[in-house]
Amino acid sequence: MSREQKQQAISSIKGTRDILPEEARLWQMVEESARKIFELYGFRELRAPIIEPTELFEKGTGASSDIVTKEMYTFTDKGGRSVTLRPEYTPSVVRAIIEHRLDLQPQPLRFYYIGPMFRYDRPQKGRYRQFHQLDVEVFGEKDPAVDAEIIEMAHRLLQAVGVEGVTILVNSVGCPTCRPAYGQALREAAARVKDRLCPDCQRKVEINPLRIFDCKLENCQAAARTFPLINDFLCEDCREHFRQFLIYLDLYHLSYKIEPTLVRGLDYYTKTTFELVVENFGAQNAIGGGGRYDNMVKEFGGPDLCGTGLAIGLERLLLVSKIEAIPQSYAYFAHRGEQAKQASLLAASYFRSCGIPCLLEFKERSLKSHFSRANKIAATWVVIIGEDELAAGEFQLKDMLRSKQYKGSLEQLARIIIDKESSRKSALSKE
RNA sequence: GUGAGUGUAGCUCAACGGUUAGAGCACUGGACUGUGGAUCCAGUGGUUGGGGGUUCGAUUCCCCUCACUCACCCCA
Repeated sequence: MSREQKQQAISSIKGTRDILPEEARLWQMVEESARKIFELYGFRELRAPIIEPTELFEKGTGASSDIVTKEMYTFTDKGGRSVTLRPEYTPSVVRAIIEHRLDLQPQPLRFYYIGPMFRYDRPQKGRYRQFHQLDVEVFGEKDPAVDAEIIEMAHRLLQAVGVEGVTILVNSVGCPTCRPAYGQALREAAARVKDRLCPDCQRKVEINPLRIFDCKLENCQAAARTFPLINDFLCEDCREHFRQFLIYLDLYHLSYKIEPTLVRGLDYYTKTTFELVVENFGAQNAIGGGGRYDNMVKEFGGPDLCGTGLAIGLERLLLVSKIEAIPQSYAYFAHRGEQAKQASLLAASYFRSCGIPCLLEFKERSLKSHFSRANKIAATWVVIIGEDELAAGEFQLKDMLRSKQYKGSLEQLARIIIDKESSRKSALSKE
């Protein structure tokens, strides 16, 4: 590229990136197994718009949350409305339920979605401004068994894409009945030791004392050990819900860690919260998380419908997954001369109608150069159409992986490809 | 938003402040005109992220800026 070209070149916006074909193949594979698994659990896809009224997130995600106060892509559209690129998905589903009276359908309701979210963060490993989430939500199911089932489903997905070393962190954050008392007690305890805390944590005393638990400094940790824990403040209802939730996790033989300080940054959670974290993954080690939000639908003016859900970060999932792309199998056409080129067009058309992927290139090449090209682009089959073949009315087919060559009509060659491919596929799935 | 590190060819990396900034891989072509992966040869590709300064001279030193990376923060 010349200097002028370089200066004129437009590059992608900070925190966004192109997913090129090689990587997109992996995305397709993960998305496919996610869809399959979600549908195994009775979830159906619900696609909501990427752009929503700003107030949806101010009310839903929470006006005091970091996401809303400093991370949203918000702007005014030509009609003077304040609109926002969604930073998360749950409020959109809640809006859709109320808007379309989905609560009048037989409950519980199970929805899933895969798509981009937007948060104006400083980009980092596993953190982008446009990132993608797998999201599932259940409405109208109070039973803590469903909280456990969602985690079991997430676990299944992680296994399917080869993620290892995942820890399940769980907690209960209580409900509007019991949480205020805990917040009060925590704030008082923090205030008592305020002068022993680092400047950072001194600020947290007022804003969010729970965050003091996360400080790495020894002094702050020592102080935090004297703080009360939420478990001792849960009301009867929340305590029982949490107890049963753990029983169901045990039933699935899922090992988990109770993390009394796990709060999560969204304001709407009640009772169950959980997070999936991976080892050796730096600061962005949470690949998924979620919990219960029993009051959100009601707070939006909808029916009294409880909810519980899960979100998994696709970028982070891919960073830790061990899946490998299965190379696409396809036929390449080695043609010589105009007549052969035309015959190739027809042959490829016929192969495609048989369901065989074909790659046709039109440049005139020597046969050797055709093979060299086929090898470079990893074609699995080469169909040879030259003068001899045209004269004989019989074509040649080379299996590039096994270096075996066949001769016959197009129908015969298509049959050979279909047979060999199906035996190759069944061999792969047996592994 | 705060702090630190790194920016040289498409990729991975060289070049003491001093000739025309090099190599491997990749790409294109040839040796090789009907059978791929190898080898050999040649070619394309840079104004060293951008701007300013110091200097006879800057890829190298200084400042600003942008991008990337990592950490804080927050979260997926």
